[in-house]
Amino acid sequence: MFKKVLLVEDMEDIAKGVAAMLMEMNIPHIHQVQYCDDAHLKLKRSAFDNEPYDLVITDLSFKTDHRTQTYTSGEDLIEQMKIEYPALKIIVYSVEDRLQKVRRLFERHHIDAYVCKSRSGLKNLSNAIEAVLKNSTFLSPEVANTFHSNRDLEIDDYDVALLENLAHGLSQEDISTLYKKHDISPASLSSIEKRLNKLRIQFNANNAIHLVAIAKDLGLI
Amino acid sequence: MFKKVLLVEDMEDIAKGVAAMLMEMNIPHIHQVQYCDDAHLKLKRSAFDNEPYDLVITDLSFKTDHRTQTYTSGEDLIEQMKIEYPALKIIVYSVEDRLQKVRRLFERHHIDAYVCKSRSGLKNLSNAIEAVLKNSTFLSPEVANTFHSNRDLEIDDYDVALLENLAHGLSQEDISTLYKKHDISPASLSSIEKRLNKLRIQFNANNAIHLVAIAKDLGLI
DNA sequence: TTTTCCTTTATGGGAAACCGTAAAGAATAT
DNA sequence: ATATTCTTTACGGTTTCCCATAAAGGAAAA
Repeated sequence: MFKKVLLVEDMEDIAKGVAAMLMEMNIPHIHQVQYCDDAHLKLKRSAFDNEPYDLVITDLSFKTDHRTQTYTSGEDLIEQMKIEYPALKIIVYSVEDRLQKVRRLFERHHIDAYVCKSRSGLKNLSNAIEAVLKNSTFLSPEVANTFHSNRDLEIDDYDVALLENLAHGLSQEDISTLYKKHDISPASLSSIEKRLNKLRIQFNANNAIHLVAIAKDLGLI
Repeated sequence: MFKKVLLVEDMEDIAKGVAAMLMEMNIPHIHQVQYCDDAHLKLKRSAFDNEPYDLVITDLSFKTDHRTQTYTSGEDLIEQMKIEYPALKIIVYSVEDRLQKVRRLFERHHIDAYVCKSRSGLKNLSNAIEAVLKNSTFLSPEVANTFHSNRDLEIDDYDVALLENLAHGLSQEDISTLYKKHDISPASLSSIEKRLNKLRIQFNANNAIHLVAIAKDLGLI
């Protein structure tokens, strides 16, 4: 289990709850701060003392008050932490459920887990800690569906129509012309190419022929 | 009428029915075997005794059992028979209704008749025997349509393999390289293009994608 | 408002497909 | 053997596809 954990959370009550859970998980050293800058300082100090943290659990948004902060958001802090301590595990615990944001945290900042504050938030957080301990990643079910599986991997009606048009013998330029006439967007040849490229990657297809063949095998068209 | 007929059929009940019909047609010598190898032996022996068979009626597929066979399929047997006894008449009596296969039997092995096992199979078989007796050929109505009609419009194994390779994502140049390596002819890019062009015309396809989609719809690949 | 991010469109270059024509080979007929 | 026909191969030109990059537009965030 983790030995030293830093909790970055400005809401007292939430912090208390999380801390209690961490204690139940037999984590010996649990520290808590309410400001990003404090977190940064604590990390710096502990690294200097050669007693580094091995896990940070942080919120994303912090209410601003009289104290001016260098790091005003959890994301800023995360970015800095990943630069200074690449090995440090980071779990984000936030109410934010915009998939775009969550995805960016994983892809750009390489966080280890994302847990939504919700009814079962603490339980998810516990699972997240277990996962991260095993060098795995964790994603709250509230946002899991649209991130790991679908979203970018989602095949929508536009995609299917595109594949069908291809299967019916239209060239990509034909399709572009057709879409412009029928005000279907996106209609440009470039966009159509881009979309087909995405589909090829998703289906591991070498070319458009292969792609259509796969789509037919899958019953997609 | 034929004097000496060999029936190669491993299903007892079917063999019985056919034999009964042959007797009704006043064929004096009717012999029956259940294995291709036995058929081969009987032919050899009767030729040696100068009492050759003048007609063989054979199935295509035989269930395998403990006895290992030199000729495992009707097609193997037919090929050998035609080499050793070119004058011997051969009627195939099988459930196989894949046009591809039937066509090959006529074109490659020059069988004299093909009868599908079906409701009216025995009746067709009777007609087939009459036809073959007059040095004509006979083809079961179930498969007659695609054969007699357009020889040039035929799709052969090469075509199907070509379409399959396309559907699996190979470029025409990939296929050319592959065929050269495996000594499959024709292998040149130009020939492959030409063949695909023929297929596009036959299937009214605008391009290769369309062609593969149609082939999939038809169950050709 | 300005900034930032994301989607759509535009552009250019190289690969592959498409198309016609012609030469070389192979098989058959004369 | 020569001629004829069919198949296979070769080659050049045009279109379409594939891929990277960048500009333009729109929506959301700061």
